[in-house]
Amino acid sequence: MVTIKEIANRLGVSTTTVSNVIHGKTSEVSPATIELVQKMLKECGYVPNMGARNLAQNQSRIIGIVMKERKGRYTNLLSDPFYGELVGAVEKVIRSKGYYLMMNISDNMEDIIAGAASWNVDGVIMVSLDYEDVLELRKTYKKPMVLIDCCNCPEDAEEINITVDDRKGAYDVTEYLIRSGHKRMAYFAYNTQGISGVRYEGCIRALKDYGLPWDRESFPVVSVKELGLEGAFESVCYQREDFTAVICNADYYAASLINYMEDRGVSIPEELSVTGFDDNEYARLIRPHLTTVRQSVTDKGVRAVRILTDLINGKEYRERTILLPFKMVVRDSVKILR
Amino acid sequence: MVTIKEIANRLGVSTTTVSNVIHGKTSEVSPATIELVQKMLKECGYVPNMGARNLAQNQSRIIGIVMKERKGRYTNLLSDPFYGELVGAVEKVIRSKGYYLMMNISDNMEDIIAGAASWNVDGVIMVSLDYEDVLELRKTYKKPMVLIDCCNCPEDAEEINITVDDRKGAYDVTEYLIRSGHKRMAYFAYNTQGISGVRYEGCIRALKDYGLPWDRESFPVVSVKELGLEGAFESVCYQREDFTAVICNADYYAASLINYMEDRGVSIPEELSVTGFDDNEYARLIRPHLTTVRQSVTDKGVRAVRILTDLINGKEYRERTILLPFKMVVRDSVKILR
DNA sequence: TTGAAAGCGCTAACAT
DNA sequence: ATGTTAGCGCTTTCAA
Repeated sequence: MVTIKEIANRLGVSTTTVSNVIHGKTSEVSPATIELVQKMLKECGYVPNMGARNLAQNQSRIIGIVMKERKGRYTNLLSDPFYGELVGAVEKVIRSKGYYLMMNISDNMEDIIAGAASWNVDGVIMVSLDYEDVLELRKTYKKPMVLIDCCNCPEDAEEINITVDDRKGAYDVTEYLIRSGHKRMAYFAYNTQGISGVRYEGCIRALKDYGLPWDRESFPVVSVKELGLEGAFESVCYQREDFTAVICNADYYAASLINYMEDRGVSIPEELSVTGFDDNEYARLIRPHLTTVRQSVTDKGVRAVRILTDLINGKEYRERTILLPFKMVVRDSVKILR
Repeated sequence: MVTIKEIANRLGVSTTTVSNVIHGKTSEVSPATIELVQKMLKECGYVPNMGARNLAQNQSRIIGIVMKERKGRYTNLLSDPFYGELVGAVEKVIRSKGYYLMMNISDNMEDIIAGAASWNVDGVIMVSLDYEDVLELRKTYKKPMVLIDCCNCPEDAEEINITVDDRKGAYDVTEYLIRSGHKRMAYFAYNTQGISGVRYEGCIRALKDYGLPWDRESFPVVSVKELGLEGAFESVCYQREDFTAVICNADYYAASLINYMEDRGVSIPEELSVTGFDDNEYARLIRPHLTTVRQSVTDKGVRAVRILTDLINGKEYRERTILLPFKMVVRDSVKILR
């Protein structure tokens, strides 16, 4: 690995000159030398040593993306199409802006904090974290942060939060179900915290608005965290007489549930209606095709990076919450009862 | 961010001493000072500055994973469950070994090479790249590299290649189909290069062994690269009379194809048999459930990281190719013709 | 057992 | 327009 010093020596110029050429400070150096230096740079295949550059400039060109591992759904967060798509989208934009991605998937905040500090990361994207975790990082980390789907982010938070109006999305699905004649439903989710909780509230609100009962008895929650995935499916199967529709918190759950029921001879949507959330590949592949709420995961990622790099470059943003649009997609997994 | 120097100053000791304590060189410093320093370290929340450490030690604790974007299948590589699962698994092991992951998804080798050099990455994992690309990186990058699914990696290559016996896997599926009474099949893949090509060969060999015709006419290739995904599906639909089974190069293709056909009233497997590759979530969700070839993507990732870190620590490996097991999984997407 | 000091590659303030 | 130099935070050799 050739260094600036070497280049300078070979040419009999100073390191400053070489550095200036590298950084395109054309006003500082004569056209002739620029030419010369550039040629030598290319010839020697010079690449900057990021460690050294960062040390000198006190910035790293690294953007961190942190995700908190949740047990029980997947063994591996990135197998979840949501996170896979998100990270892929983020990586692409980060690269195109000349930054590098450092990924941190962990359930250990200390790890995450140490990582951000150690690498002197220029900015951080936090995905689906509780605001308490954000605050914990904030104690030591002072550079720009953008949140994605932070469900309990206060209005006056310092960080910008990018999300969709999940409450409204859930409201709309529930409303659609009610208008289709369903009166008794169940809510299927990992738990009722975070985003799942927000959506749960949306469902409840719709039930209330339409004068339907909404207590835990009448609108039961099937929790994957409590029962495990298999257990949750069983539970739905078992209580099946109690409701006519299941609102699932993710397409993956919905598709798996449909699969499970069909395998046991329960036909969907004739005997049970099912809805999802996200509108990813699963929604289109499952049969019957899934009625669900579409959100653009890629958009979330792209927006997050754009805003973050803007912030890094000193731009100011007024709005604290960016609400991306969602759209109900009606397919074939809901039976029209009237 | 507190530095070693500061810690040293506060305690009235030298930076050497602090550094020694940090690195656990207990033989170099008295128990009393160790105690003292450790307390102060904790109190100040010291974290090392990686940039500086790397500069001083000429190593980075970063492991790079490089993947080459292929157009046409997904807009975003990580939406592919294969890559998602792989990266997730790799990240987890890397972290557990005290390294950091830097991801590079690009179709531009120059980018990739510059990245590895700039960050002075300690080791690189290359996923599904042609060996020519590996060699190109090798020209400038001299540290350990491990390959995953490098399909044209020579026996005597310097790098270790981790893969499954794809030729055999494809052979087995084809054989299964033949034994189930199928005589005319088609091959559905992105193209016939790389892994897809190897599998194609496996199919051909089985056809030959069983005395069936194997030319392009008798065993047509449906190429997603040429026709696009939709076009490829259409093409299968259109030529449907010419074969009784389609061997797909990925579960995603198989599941999507089944979906497409069923949507058009072609019932699977009665009117057309379909097989996949990978055995991921899609295989279990699609109806009929997919007969496919299982491989453990997570294993691939885990092995790659283990070997790479061993290599980084100077361990030697004899074998150049690690062949992971695969397993045919028979489900319901193939019709038994006799 | 402890410390002083050089140096890793680069940048930037300050001469010239 | 070009060069000198200090310093970023850390490791490591060598001396005390």
